[in-house]
This record gives sequence, structure tokens and C-alpha cells, in this order.
Amino acid sequence: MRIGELAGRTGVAPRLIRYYEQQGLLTADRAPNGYRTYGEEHVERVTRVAGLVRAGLPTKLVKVLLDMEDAAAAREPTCPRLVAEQLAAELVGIEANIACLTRSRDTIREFLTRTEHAALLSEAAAR
Amino acid sequence: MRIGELAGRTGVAPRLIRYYEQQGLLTADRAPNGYRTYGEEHVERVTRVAGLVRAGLPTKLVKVLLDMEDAAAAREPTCPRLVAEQLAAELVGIEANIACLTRSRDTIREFLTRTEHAALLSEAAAR
DNA sequence: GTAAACTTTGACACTGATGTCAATGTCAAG
DNA sequence: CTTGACATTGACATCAGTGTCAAAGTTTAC
Repeated sequence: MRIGELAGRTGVAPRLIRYYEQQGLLTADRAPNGYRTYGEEHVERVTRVAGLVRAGLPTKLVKVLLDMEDAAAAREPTCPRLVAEQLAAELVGIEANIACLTRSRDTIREFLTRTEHAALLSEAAAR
Repeated sequence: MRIGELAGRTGVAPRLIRYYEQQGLLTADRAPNGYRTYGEEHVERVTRVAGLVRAGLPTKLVKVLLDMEDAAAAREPTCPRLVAEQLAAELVGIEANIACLTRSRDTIREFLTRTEHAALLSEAAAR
């Protein structure tokens, strides 16, 4: 599939897909004519990258994370102490983010319930 | 307390505290000399604002959220259908963020465990 | 074969969040 | 009174993420 279709299926603009590739977050094969070509696996990858970026992680950290996931898939991942420390620090930040967002989510939910708009909740969940 | 102390206690730069105020996310009393003065309650407020912003929410949405919390504290919160719909939409986005971050968190945790750096986990949690 | 739709790269621009600096004012300590 | 730490506002700079446009090549549909 080419970039347009990938964009359609992920909801991520072609412009951004190219940008993420440029940042090293994505790879793409090239057709003989130079067009980028993608497989099914890229759909998830793009979705994930976009999700992390939207969640506020800098692209650089996203790269580290995803590289790590790839490395984790292989056995015997290697990880020098220093990198591990950085990751641990990031972990703290991410957990703080989760806590903050969870609280916001609960606030919105409760608010919608109290204002008689609870129907929107299931509607939203349906998506 | 003045801005410097507030910054120290929250870990948020004075520059940003002023910025958040300018964006309507914060309020501050003024001393006769023009200095901003804050109370204990501002410590939590600033922490919360900074947390949400770091989590990737635009300041504008943060404002809506916090205003909502304030309104929810009062009884009989009012909420026109249109606003409720926007909030429901935001809720979906926030939940996606939480899911994405949760997955990242698990990835890092698992990775640290597998690379014999599990000690860093409790260390991080301690903070 | 021609037009319409899509792709490529690259440049420019804009926005939001922050850093930094400058000029000035205030306050506490010596 | 002077010095140093901290405040004020406002301007300017930076960076990441995106939008948009241009010029050119490719593919698809008629």
C-alpha cells in the first residue's frame, strides 16, 4: 500500500508519516518508481507513533521506546546501566502523565454524568 | 509565597507560571508592590496544570478541564449539549492517550526487568 | 492520449510551549 | 547606602509538530 492509503487507514496525514520517517521513527520500502510502500504491520506502527506523539512524548523518546520494543522482541536485549537509568526516569514521567490523565478522565466522566449527558459516554466508548 | 518559592516547590519555572497565568489557567493575587502572591492551594494547581500540559493537552483544553472541575465543585453545574459533546470527544482522546502511555510504561518495566535493572523500578517508585 | 488523482522532495510559515535577555523596580542584609 | 537576590514586563529566539504550496514525475480512468 502507498502512503495515501496508509494515511487513510491510520488517520495520520501523509505529511506526518513522512515527517516521522525522517525522524527515524518509521521505515518504508520503496517501489521502483520511488513511491513508499507499506505493509499491514505499518498500520499499527504509525498508529502507535502518532498516539505517543499526541500523548506529548517528544519524537526522540518515541524512537527510543519503539527501538526498545523491537529489541525486546529479540532475546537477550542489552542495556547499559546509564540507558537503564534514563528509562527509569522516563518511566516516572510517564506514570505521572497517566495519573494526571486518569484524573482528568474521571473528572470528565463524572461531570457528564452529573449533567445528564451520560448517554454521550457510551456513545464515545462505542468508537 | 511569591513566584520563586512556588516555582521551587512545584518544579515549574517562574517563566511558565507566568505563562500559564497569561493563558488563564492560573490566578494570582498581587502584593502592593505588584509581586504575585500565592497560597498553599496554588501549589497543587500549578502541579496539576503543568502535569496536564506535559501530558500533551493544549493549554486551552486544560483551561476547560480545570474550569469544569471548579464548576463541578459548585452544585448544579450547567452544561449545554454542545459543550458536552466536545468533552465526550476529548474523553476519547484522553483514553487513547492513557492506553498508549500504559503500554509504553509496561514496555519499559518489562524491559528493565529483563535486563536485570529491576532495582531501578523500586527506586523510581520511591520518588 | 489526456485529464485527474496521487507521489516525490523541498521550502516556507505558523502555532504552542519554553528559554533567555534586557531594563527596571523592590527588598533584605551588610 | 550599596550590593545581591528576586520581581516585573516585554521582546526575541528556539524547537517540535504541522499545514501548505510548488514543481515535477507516476498512475489511473476515461
